[in-house]
Amino acid sequence: MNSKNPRVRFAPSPTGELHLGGARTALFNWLFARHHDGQFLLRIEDTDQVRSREEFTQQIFDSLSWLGLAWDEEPLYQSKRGDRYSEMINILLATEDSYRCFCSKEELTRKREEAQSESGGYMYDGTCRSLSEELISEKLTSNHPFVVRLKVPRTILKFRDHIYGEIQVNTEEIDDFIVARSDGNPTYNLVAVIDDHDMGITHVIRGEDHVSNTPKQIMVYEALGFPIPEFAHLPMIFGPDKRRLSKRHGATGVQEYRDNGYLPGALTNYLSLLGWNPDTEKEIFSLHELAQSFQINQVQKKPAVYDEKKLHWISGQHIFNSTVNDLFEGIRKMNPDWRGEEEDEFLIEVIELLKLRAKSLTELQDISEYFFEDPKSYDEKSSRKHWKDNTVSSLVRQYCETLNTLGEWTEDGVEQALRNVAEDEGISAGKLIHPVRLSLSGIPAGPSLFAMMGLLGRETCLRRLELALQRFPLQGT
RNA sequence: GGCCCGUUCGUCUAACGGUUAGGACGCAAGAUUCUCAAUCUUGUAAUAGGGGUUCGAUUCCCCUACGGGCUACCA
Repeated sequence: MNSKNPRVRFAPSPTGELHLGGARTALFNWLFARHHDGQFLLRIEDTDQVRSREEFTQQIFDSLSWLGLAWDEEPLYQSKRGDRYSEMINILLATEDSYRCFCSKEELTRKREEAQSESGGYMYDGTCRSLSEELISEKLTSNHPFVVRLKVPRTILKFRDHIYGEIQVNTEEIDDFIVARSDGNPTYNLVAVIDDHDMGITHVIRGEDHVSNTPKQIMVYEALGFPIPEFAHLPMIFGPDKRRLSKRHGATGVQEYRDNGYLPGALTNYLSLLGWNPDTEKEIFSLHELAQSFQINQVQKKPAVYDEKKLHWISGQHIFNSTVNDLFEGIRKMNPDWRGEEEDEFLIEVIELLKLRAKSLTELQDISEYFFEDPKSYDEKSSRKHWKDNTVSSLVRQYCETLNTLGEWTEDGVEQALRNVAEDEGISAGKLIHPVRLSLSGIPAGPSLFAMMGLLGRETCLRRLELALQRFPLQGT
């Protein structure tokens, strides 16, 4: 598609934190804007007085910023636009594209229930569609409450969706829906249109749950004489149970991912693959690369199931591709006090040794503990396997002695020393490597033993070996 | 109930109407290695069902089934 400088928007309601579905919608809008050199705008749909909370607005901003989805211009707040909406409602009334409906809520509810028990379906019957002038002014002077309904024209309405293709609806299936409530406030299908128009939105990219709203909104555009934007509806994101992703499915808030140590680039990478086909076998993309290759018509029609395992894998790839400095900064951003007593240089070397083994910033922190603290316990299985008896102890003791006499403490030096001991004793190096590793880290996993030792330094290594010697073998002599 | 949309390995996804239906995650096995991880190799596993159209359907059409969305004085 060769849209020139499109303007798109993300329009969340601040009734909760930014969740994965919203983040994906925001991301695709952002990618579309960036790809076509357009603008990505924000609109806060805060007209739901009951559920909207200001703190959520801030959280949404924070989440978007964290994801790297910067927006253009100042966000638009619907709560500040009441006058504009009233103006448009009056125009709609004046042009007779809409009308006042004096039917009471109770009356309508009754009719709906009746209809539903009989045929199952209900649409407003148009009772007030053509009331006489006299009746209307009579109701108005007596302050009879009313809503405003759009006069839905009878026609076959078609629109083109960039993802779903052509969609056709018979508007006879749509009743004269309400555009203004009895308190004068406009409803969603009206404000969305007014705002999108006023914001100069050229492409409305939103969730698939809005497909059925689209014909209604198109009728509003027409009634208002506004040009109709283009539409693209994104398929839903499901949980593993094939139901719309929600809190039930565990972590769904963007902030939870941040707090769990995922890199923003990993999340956007994963989210982009949820419903979009990059048209290459490549799977790991930076946000910038995504923007370059994003094509809205390569978006899938069917809903995608969220798969945490794949996200985790992608996260690991991003960690691996990150520079140690970025990872260090990332950890400090999460956790400003992280190992504050250590030299930055040392921390960075620790990260260097571990980044291949971690899938998130949190894991990176978790598996680095032994670089800073002597082991509090030793992996039991490994202890039994690699330090069965006193012969191991004597080997380790011998290694300690060699280390004591070692000149300069280097990775190569400690390795050579170990291999010499092993050779002298006629055993494989592994026989000694395992117990030494256990002594130093307490666990049977980790980077190259000698790299570890090089970084830990002579003093720490010898202290830990001594500690282990006092403790092992666990039983017998 | 009505309207709209969808359906390829467990999951994310490829395949001008002609492929041994491909890749990725996961899982399993092997290689490698001082362990773990990473990496590499191999394996596992899919066109929802039924009708058409066609020399030939994953691909086009219809029906059924299943799933989802909407059907508010929510957004």
